[in-house]
Amino acid sequence: MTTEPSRRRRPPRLRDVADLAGVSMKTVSNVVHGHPHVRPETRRRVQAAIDETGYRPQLAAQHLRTGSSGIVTLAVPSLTFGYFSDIAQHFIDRARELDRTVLLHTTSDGREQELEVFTGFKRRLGDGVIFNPLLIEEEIFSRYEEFPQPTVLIGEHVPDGALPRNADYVRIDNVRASADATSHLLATGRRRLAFVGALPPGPAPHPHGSAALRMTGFGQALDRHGIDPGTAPAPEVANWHRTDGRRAAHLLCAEHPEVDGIVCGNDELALGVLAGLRDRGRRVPQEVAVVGYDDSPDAPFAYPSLSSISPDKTFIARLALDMLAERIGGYEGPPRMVTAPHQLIVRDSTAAAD
Amino acid sequence: MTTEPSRRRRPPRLRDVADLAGVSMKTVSNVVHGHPHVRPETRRRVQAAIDETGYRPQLAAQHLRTGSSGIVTLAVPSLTFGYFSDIAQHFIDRARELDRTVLLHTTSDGREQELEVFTGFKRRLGDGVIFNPLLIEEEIFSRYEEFPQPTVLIGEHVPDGALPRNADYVRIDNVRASADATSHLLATGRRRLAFVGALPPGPAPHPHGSAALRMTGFGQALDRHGIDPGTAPAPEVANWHRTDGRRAAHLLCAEHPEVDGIVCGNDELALGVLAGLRDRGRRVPQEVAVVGYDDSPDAPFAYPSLSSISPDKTFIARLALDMLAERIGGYEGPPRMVTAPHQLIVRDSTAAAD
DNA sequence: CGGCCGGGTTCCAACGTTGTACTCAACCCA
DNA sequence: TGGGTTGAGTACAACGTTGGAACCCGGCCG
Repeated sequence: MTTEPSRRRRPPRLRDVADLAGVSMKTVSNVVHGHPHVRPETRRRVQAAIDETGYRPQLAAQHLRTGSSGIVTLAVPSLTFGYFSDIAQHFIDRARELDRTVLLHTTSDGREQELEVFTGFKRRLGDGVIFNPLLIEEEIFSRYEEFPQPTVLIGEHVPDGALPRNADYVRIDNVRASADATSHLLATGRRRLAFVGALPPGPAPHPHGSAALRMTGFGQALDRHGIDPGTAPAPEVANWHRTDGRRAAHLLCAEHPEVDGIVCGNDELALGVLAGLRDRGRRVPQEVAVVGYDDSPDAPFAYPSLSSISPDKTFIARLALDMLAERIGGYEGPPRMVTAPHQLIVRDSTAAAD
Repeated sequence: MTTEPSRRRRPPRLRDVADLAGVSMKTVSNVVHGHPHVRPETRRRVQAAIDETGYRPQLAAQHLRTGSSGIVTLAVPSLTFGYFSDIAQHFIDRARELDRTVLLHTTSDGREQELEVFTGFKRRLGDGVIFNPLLIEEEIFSRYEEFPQPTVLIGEHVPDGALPRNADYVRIDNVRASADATSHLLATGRRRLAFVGALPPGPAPHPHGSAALRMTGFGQALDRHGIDPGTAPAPEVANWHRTDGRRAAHLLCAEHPEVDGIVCGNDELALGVLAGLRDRGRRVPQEVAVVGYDDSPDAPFAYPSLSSISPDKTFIARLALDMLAERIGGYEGPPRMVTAPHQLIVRDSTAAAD
């Protein structure tokens, strides 16, 4: 509103506004916060002074005084995965509705970064945290019965022990979802299935805990149809990016040309697989069907459009943030565990072979 | 490191650590900050006390005392665009290297949100801001000669007036880049070009200021080749998402079947256009060539792989953040304006027609 | 007409941290 | 031996805000 840029070096404080309006600091504070017991006339005068000085409260001081900042930390592995950037946007939107601000971190660099997020960093900041522990889940469950800050975990296991008293858990049933995807391929008549997404075993667990679970689901579904999971090819991939999928597809074409259906660990891999099959002249879905996981925004625009497991991102973001907000707001009840719904979106890549 | 969860309601303060170690608060502070003049023995004792209590400094207090928080605000239109989530990740990475934290905002909801980011929100927070004003650029340039906080703008115009004294500008030469893309199509022999990305005129300017500029570049290139830009079809799109591109492609096929090259406002549109052409049985690149803009991570995996203008995101993120860090660190020099480099990545979608 | 009530406001302290000024001891060279 | 320097540590105030106690004043009831 002010047209004249402040010439002062330091931004205006409550004090400055108070002096200008001829009232006490507290009265200004009351006006700022819409406290009811202020005479209209006073309110008007104070508001004018606020406008004139361009005053805005300083969060640091409020935070120090009141003990809460309105900031929530969100940590995802990496925004370069469409799934995570998508879900991050959902979180940001919901946070705005709740009048909170999102501090975004990415943890793809591993254990250290996860621990950092979990413990609240070198510095204490933000009122709580939402994140998906990929590497440190075991560790933190066994170590704490109360987490260092209000926490909502997004995870894939049913945790073994009890949840810490100040945490909630949004669970995504990877095993079941992946089995659904696999059953779908079986239902369309494919029998020689492969799984793309297995990770090389290593001393350090890999940043994609989902890999094992999704593969388990794949195996379970085969089992249920009387197929020995041990016979299904599952080429190892170094990571879960498109390139890895493409490479895996090339490999499958060379070593297992009989494969007629591919279940992928995520959509990125699946898109890479589609490209790889194209490179080798294999037709999808006529010769090979492909199903992904995440329902990333690319899926409907792939060629052919990609069938995929679609976790309900809006649900996840909304629920996680709401539960965290309740914790921050003082909710002291028992830890909650909710399983997020998912559905299989069928598109062209798994149409019945003709 | 501590195995026993803190039972105290309030987190440990400097004071608690100091008492436990039998030194003054300031000495603890010195240890925390690696101040040199502390006896090794004392340092050890203090460190032990820190470990035992699980102390972490509280950012709010540090911020209040020192006037800086180590947080920078980054605002992008929306993470659902691959380009922006990609660039956001670059920012986050660079910020970590500089030991800063990113507060992420999205401004796709328009003017209000942009103003909010620009002025520093309802609350003053963060040491500075990086963002791309789409709607309010004019407004803020005419209004301020000094911005309310250290600011780095990412933009597309050469601003008319002088830059405010405490801002820097990273410029992306949309006109030139778009002309490059267009010239490329012309060089491969296409003559009946169309532009997909024009926005409906409206009283309120639209969230994609780039639209006009990229279209201008398109026109300039045509002009240089002796083609009247007025004759080139440019169907309007409601937004810059894939769906809009698909719809535009359908329209072009129906009304301008002679078109043999399409320049798109961004990759999302281009991917939609590829899908739309596929829907109508038009072959790319044999019958129609398509070029995008942004070099989103999808481009190389599209079918056919998509040629695209690739702005140097690493350069942009690094430079913008470094300049902001300098400003925050006290740099008082004149405003700087840097043009970010771009290149055209040629892939299958613009291979010469055979 | 005095005491009470409560709306409107002021005053004060405290949140946790760090910069400045200060103290005290040990050490060094003239 | 003494003045000055350096190293190690302490005490205190201040950053901007808000909750609570205290205060003032006009109106109402007894």
